[in-house]
Amino acid sequence: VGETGANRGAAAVPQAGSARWRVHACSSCEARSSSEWGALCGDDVRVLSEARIVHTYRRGQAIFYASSSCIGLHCVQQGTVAIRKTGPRGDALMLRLATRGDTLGYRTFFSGKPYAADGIALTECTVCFVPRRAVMALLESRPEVGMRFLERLARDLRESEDAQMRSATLPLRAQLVHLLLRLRDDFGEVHDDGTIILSLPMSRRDLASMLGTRPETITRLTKALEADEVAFFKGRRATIPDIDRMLDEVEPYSEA
Amino acid sequence: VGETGANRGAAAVPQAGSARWRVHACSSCEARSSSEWGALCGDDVRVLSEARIVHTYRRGQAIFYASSSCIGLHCVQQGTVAIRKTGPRGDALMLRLATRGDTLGYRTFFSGKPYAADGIALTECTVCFVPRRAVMALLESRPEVGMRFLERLARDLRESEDAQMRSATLPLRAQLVHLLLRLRDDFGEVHDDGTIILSLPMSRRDLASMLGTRPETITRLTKALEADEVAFFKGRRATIPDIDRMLDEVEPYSEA
DNA sequence: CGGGAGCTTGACATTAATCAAGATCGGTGG
DNA sequence: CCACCGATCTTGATTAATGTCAAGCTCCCG
Repeated sequence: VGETGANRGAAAVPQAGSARWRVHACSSCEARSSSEWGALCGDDVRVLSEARIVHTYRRGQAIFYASSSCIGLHCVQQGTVAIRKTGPRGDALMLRLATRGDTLGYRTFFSGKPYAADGIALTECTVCFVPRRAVMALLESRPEVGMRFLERLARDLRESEDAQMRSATLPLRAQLVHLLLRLRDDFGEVHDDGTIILSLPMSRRDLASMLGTRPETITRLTKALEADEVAFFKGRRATIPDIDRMLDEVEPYSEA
Repeated sequence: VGETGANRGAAAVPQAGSARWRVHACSSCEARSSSEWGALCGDDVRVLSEARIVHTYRRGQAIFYASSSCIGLHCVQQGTVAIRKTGPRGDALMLRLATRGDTLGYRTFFSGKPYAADGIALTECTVCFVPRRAVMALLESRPEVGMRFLERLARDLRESEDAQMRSATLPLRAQLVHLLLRLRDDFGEVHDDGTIILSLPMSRRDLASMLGTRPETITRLTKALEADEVAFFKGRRATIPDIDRMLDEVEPYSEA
């Protein structure tokens, strides 16, 4: 897990020379079109492409640290990044995951304050860094980009409030099922017979912290789900034989 | 508490004629300068002033309903508004309060989706409504307004994540103290001898729902705080004899 | 093959939810 | 002004859920 602890407190600013593999231009980046940068066209894409700095991170490396200053945006081109917030007493909460196509750090960027969370690569990652100056220039030349970010932030906020509601009203078991269902989009694989395999990118500890609980509780919940044949767990792999069983778990709490 | 239940499901669109009192123009509105509209000047303020519709709400009236569509922004000029989200099974969470100078509904506005929460007047309120068209026009002529909203959303998101962290790690007692300390800004009054009087704008039920707990628990916590002479409660009035006592309550959970 | 982090398991303690009365408050109408 | 009413709040007994602690296990990694 390596250099996670190194150069603590300073922003991890990727240098141009540190890109380890040649990657394609932004114009041909599939991750871009589905992101906030999808609003760009023609020349603007070239501007973006020339300004960005591609960087590769190994498992466990930090893309940015809490309390360091934010000097641009990151775009995840490949891999999975964990956004973790460390509490006063060392307890870390996993706030969310970022995967291919996600822009990273925009909350901090627009707030003008230092990062409030760490961004750690959970897998090998390819991430493009777009310096502040370039972001501002693009925002000015393409107001739609700003609108996209407004939409994005508004959506995030709604999701955050939904999560708040869930944690206030749902039993942990239902919350876990809900989380697994959400992870399905990014980490699920459907087999021919309909069973779903989830390859979870994170540890039990992270799983627990995403629900604001302890690893022991997660273990107990997974055992309970296995006992009820809702899902089966082996290491970081979850097998869901019947999606309807999962949906039934949360159904009592959705609508009416 | 009147017409709360009336015309459910339709956006509460204030009519121009429904303003009950003549109010000053936006140019002289103190609430504006501290809001996102503070970036406007000269002509733009006039545009805003002519487009907005002033409306007065009585205690308990809805300013907007969840699932109705968002056709503009609201600015609170006077009074307090509760933003409540109702869960699937009737349980309502109070998400936040809006007071003088707060813009209301911007999350929904930028998300392009229907409201996800209700906005209910807790006191008599004066609220200006700015139609979508005017907002968009101002966003276009004054990019800074967009930036201000980006900042605002980014800040909200950070606060929401802080809240998530608190609810995951702090004991309820500390969470309650923290909430009271935050309410101090808008609803506190400092006496000569240093004691602070909080005039809470909401019921115990709302207080409970802000922490994701039950009214009974709030009662027990307030009793415990009284027993420890940290704060005293009578109805919707809280008396804090010594602010340091309050700070001591949360201190063990802040930093190191 | 060894070491260590992460995971599992069980016993136990603690917290907060639930349920059910009773008390109090605030507004209303006599 | 007072009596009444419903809603809200309080209180206590009980139960359920989750946290805590400690020990042993497993799996991954070197």
